Amino acid sequence: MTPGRKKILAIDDEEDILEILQFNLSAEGFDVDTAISAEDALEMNLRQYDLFILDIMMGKISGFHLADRIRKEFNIQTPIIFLTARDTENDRITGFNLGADDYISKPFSVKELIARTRAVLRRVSHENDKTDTLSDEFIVNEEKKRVESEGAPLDLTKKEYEIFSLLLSNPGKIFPRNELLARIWGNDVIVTDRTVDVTIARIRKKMGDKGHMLKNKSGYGYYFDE
Amino acid sequence: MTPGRKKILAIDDEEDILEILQFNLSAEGFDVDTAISAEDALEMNLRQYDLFILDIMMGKISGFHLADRIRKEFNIQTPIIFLTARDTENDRITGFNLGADDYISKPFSVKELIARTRAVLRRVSHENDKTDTLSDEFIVNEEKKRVESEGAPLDLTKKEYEIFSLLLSNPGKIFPRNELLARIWGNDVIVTDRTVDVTIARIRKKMGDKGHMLKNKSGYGYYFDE
DNA sequence: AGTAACTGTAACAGAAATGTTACAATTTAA
DNA sequence: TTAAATTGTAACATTTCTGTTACAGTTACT
Repeated sequence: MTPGRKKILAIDDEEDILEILQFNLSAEGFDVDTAISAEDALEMNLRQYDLFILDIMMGKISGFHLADRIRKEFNIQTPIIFLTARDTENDRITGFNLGADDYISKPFSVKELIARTRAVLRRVSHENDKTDTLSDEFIVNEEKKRVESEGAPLDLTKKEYEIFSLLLSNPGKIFPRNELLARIWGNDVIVTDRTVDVTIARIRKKMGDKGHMLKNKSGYGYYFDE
Repeated sequence: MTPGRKKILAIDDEEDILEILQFNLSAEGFDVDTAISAEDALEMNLRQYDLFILDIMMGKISGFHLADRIRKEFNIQTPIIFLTARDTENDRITGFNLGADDYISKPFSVKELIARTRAVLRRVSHENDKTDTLSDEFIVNEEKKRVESEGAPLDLTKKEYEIFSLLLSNPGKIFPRNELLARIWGNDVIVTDRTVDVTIARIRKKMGDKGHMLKNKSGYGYYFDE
């Protein structure tokens, strides 16, 4: 288990495919999580992964559509390998437009799977060193749940970290208080809106002279702005 | 790996296959136990074996799934040979070759069975002799299940050792309590989260003035930090 | 400008998480 | 079978985190 152990999320609605992926890639030293549907995947903390392996044909939300949301909505540029039974020209083109990094046709050989996985990760590993650099000013390390600014840790608490990394992942996007409450605190917890304000204030304080980068849009909510 | 006679656990829901395995491998000088289901196998002391032979297709819990649990939940890295039925074998599995593991297709020849068994055990036994130096401060000897610090043994108990070596192998990575419980204690054991805290405290104590290197991230879990 | 709504933050109170100890229960070794 | 070692848990101490309030400052709007 070297420091560079890669995390992979496999998403497929076929249980047996997930098992094969998980078992074989784990054996190769990858850290593999699975999701049985696009909906499930969207509930997970997607930012932690180094690679998605994604079946194109799934129930309600197709693999293409999910890839689109991951890239556009969450602004996550993690590489994606598509699993596909259809081997048509159209699919390949659509996939590459979405930034697919590779295709594997089912049924696939385990050897091929591992080879392509390694290839994709090797390709991107030079660009991204496991710490997500989401802004010029801040480095978010999901594994360590840490944020660094100019080499110094920000030392955020759990709630603070979760708000900060969410806002930072969506620069410019305004999050209303009730959305932050729902996503960070959870829907069943009953706390005042003001709690958000205070938490934001605490983050700003720890950000020092960069505190102004967490902005408020009066009447709407908070957002990160570089 | 224990010296001398090798212990093998064969797991299959077909009685006659178990008989064939037991008879032939015993004749070759191996010490063979059997389990008629994954559930039965999970009740056994899995750590004592040098090799598992495991049918992929079994009742409730598939071979893949069982293998996964053995590896992840029990944190046992003992090699596994899979049995697969010839007619379900396809491209997915062709070319499968991962470290110490192997495949044998049913129906198999006794000659092939013995050859692969010997091969796997030989391969693994060469990976001996590894005192892993994982940090500047600590030397972990996986074979002896010992940790040394400045020449002096830390004298960790089993649980303590397993937590310590896991954290040390993943410096900086935060392990939530429930993940530690799953990986060290196993998923079916019901113990409090606080058990982890106490075990950590005991390790820290034995680490003396280096105890602070086992850190806690409030709300998340524990990690090793140099 | 005036005023009502909105936001920022300090200060306090309370809750939650973590560290530590003591002791009981269980396992292991002799 | 004993005794020793290991493990689990309750209880308490301590630290850290969170929520609310109060009030000052800001913004939006007429």
